[in-house]
Amino acid sequence: MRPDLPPDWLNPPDLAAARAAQQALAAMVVAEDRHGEVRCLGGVDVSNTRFDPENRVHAGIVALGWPGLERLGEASAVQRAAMPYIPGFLGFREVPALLEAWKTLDPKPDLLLVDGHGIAHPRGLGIAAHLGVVLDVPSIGVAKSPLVGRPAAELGEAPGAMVPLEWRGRVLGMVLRTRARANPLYISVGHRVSLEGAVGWVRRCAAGYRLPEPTRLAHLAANAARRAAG
DNA sequence: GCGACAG
DNA sequence: ATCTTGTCGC
Repeated sequence: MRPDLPPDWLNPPDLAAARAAQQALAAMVVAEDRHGEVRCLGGVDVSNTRFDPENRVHAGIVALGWPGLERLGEASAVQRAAMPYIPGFLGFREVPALLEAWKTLDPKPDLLLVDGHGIAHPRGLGIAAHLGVVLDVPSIGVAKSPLVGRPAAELGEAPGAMVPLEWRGRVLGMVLRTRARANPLYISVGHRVSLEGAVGWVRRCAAGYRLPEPTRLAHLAANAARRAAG
């Protein structure tokens, strides 16, 4: 993880500062495949308890071997959310807890699949890009619904069908159907990976479910951690 | 001003 | 995100 992170990158005092932090972080995103050999893939997700007065965030990260996708490790952490859920500012709510989980995770993944958008975000810094840049670890955004942008064309019904996600004349990601009769996934660059590379990883992590294995297991891990904590 | 809006 | 079992459809 990067040393000496500016406080505003994780806990900005207000939305104006949060916005400025996102713009600074977005400028650091590397949308190219700059990563070494991948032997370990990570899945990242967060679980919340509704009506929780404490506003706790339960982070879950799983480490899977590649190409076997066998479970190598898992880590979780709990933290009080510094801010409520506000579309466009998800990172500030979930990244702190994820960093805590990351510290105890072993082995450390070479590439992370994160539940949420990468650069398919109004300021180019969805949670996957946010986490990737802060850790300086390659990451991919795997969202279940759109935040900004629209499919460039009608998406095919067959698994594997995909179409660019466009916003303001830009291709921010790819809409990918991973399973028949299931809503598509929105894939985008997180950090140190290209869009083509990102889509390739997601497709290769398919295990018959709508979500790729890393993210699917991370979701289960985050939920399990929340239940265990009460 | 109005509507949209990841998890 | 979360509350929740069975049930309908491919």
